[in-house]
Amino acid sequence: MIAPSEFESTLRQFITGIVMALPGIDSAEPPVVALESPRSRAHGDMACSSAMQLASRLRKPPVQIAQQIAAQIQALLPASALAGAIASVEVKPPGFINFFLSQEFLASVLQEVLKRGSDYGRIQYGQGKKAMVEFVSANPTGPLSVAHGRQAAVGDALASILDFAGYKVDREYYLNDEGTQIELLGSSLLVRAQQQLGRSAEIPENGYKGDYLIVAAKKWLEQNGEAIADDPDAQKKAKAFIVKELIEVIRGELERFGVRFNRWYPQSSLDEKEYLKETLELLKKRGDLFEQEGAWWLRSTAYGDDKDRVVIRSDGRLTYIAADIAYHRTKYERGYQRLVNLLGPDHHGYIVRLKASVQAMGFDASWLNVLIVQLCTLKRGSELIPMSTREGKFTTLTELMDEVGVDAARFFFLLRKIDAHLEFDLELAKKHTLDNPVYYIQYAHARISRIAENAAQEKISADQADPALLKSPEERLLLELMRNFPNIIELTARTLETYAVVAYLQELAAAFHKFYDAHRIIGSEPAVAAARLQLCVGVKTVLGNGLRLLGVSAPEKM
RNA sequence: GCGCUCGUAGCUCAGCUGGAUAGAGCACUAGCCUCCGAAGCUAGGGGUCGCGCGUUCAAAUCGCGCCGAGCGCGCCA
Repeated sequence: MIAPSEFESTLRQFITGIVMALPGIDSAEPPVVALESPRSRAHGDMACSSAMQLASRLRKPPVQIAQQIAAQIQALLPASALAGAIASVEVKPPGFINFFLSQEFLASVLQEVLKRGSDYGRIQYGQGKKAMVEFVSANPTGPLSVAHGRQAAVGDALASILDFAGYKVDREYYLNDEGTQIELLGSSLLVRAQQQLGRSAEIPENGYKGDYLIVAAKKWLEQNGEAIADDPDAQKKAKAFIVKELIEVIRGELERFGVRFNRWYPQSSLDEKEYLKETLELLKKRGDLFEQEGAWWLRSTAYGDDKDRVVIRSDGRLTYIAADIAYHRTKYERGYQRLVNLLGPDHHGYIVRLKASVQAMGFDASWLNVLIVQLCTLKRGSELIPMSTREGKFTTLTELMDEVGVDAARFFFLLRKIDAHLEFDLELAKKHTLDNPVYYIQYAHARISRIAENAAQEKISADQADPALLKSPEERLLLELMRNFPNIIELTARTLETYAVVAYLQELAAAFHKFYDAHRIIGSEPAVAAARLQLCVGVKTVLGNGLRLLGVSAPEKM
């Protein structure tokens, strides 16, 4: 019997061979054989639409072509590697060829799930290549917002999924610890400190007005003495203090959210060893950095940007792009072959620029995937909660975690396509009731745990079970869904769209609840009870694996 | 003005590289626990897939043009 993981590619090759041998097919233009999972199970477990695609080339009705192909499949199947895996083949108008998997093959899927356990679904797609997901990377100018939370949830899940798909993954946080915003932050703290000492001082325009700076100012004065406010280097010292302070705040928030980075990469370290300067020299040498009107520009228009971008200002100071270019050079030089960046929606113009700079340095820009994570709107019932970062009035990730918990927060952030606006309903996320989608999946997992407990008391063992007994539509559907899990991982690794995993888990949970309602484990005849228990254990394994990848807990009871 | 994202059921959204009667949850209606967790299951109503043209055997899906929503367009980051 063919291994479940080999099945689809083998079937595709098998059909391709048959199609190529059809009279009238030009081997110089090999047709691509399309396999799909039919929407309705009545159409089989797999379907092929090649006959319709070939209809105009062969000038024959699609059904006739499908029958021709199906006849060849029937003839060659017994001697092929797929023998035994496919139970039957049918042709249906307008020209589909539908395949029904055999009971034995589906049973072998369950064996595979149980054998591999927490590794079921792990695939070799990434071939061990180094991959990096850079995400959050928020300026350390305050607590993380809800928007950062969404990036954290998505980035962490993507990293886990890429790891599962066979990449060697690092999670990295690019730490913006210098530049205009950080200077502003430092002076804002200094002002707060002055105010603490009863002096009149005003937060600079565009400065940071959040209350957390008042708290930090008190701490700064307490730790260093009041004299530090009059130190000639007060501004510098204030800046260093607050950056360090806020990084720890952010690190703690992410830790609580269940996100750990392998590396925090400080922008300031790019200055060391003249790396930044050297990078700019490299660009000059390659001809994509040119001087005009006293400033140095990146010739990004050569790579599809609508205008060139200033890298070195006419006064000699560097723009943020300079540091970003150097930083991305390190990513390539550190040997990463798949780079994923998550950015907020205000950065989308930046994607072209970044890709241009990477190409200008001679790297392969296709290795770089920049994803825009859209904002999310919070609402409480029907009431929208407005958000504004600069004014210091915004809902923080911490407040969100306090209110709805980590599991619900992470799950809700993954619930939508990442480039679509997300409406986060706090009331819904808090509800421990049936309309909350988090609990639907977790409930299935917990329910199986209880069943397994009860079954053990009844002395039902899954060890010697015969999965061939799992013949009902509900049982078959569960087996077929389990078979598909590795495909979902591959799809997600390719498209970087986490929604597929969420949707898959919802589907698997739904299929389980239906099965549970239709069939009993305890109380059935012993052989059937054992087989069904084994099926339950398999479903629990896959649910657990999926939830783990999303960073959501899989509770034994709830 | 240019660019990006989006427009599918009353609401929130799926629909993967075009495919067989357009799906799910919520809300609404009616059922299912002397029985492994009812945080569950079953059934029902509800849609000109923003509009138009084009490509195709086949378009919610691809292309073009409108209409509408959101965001971005600094020698800021």
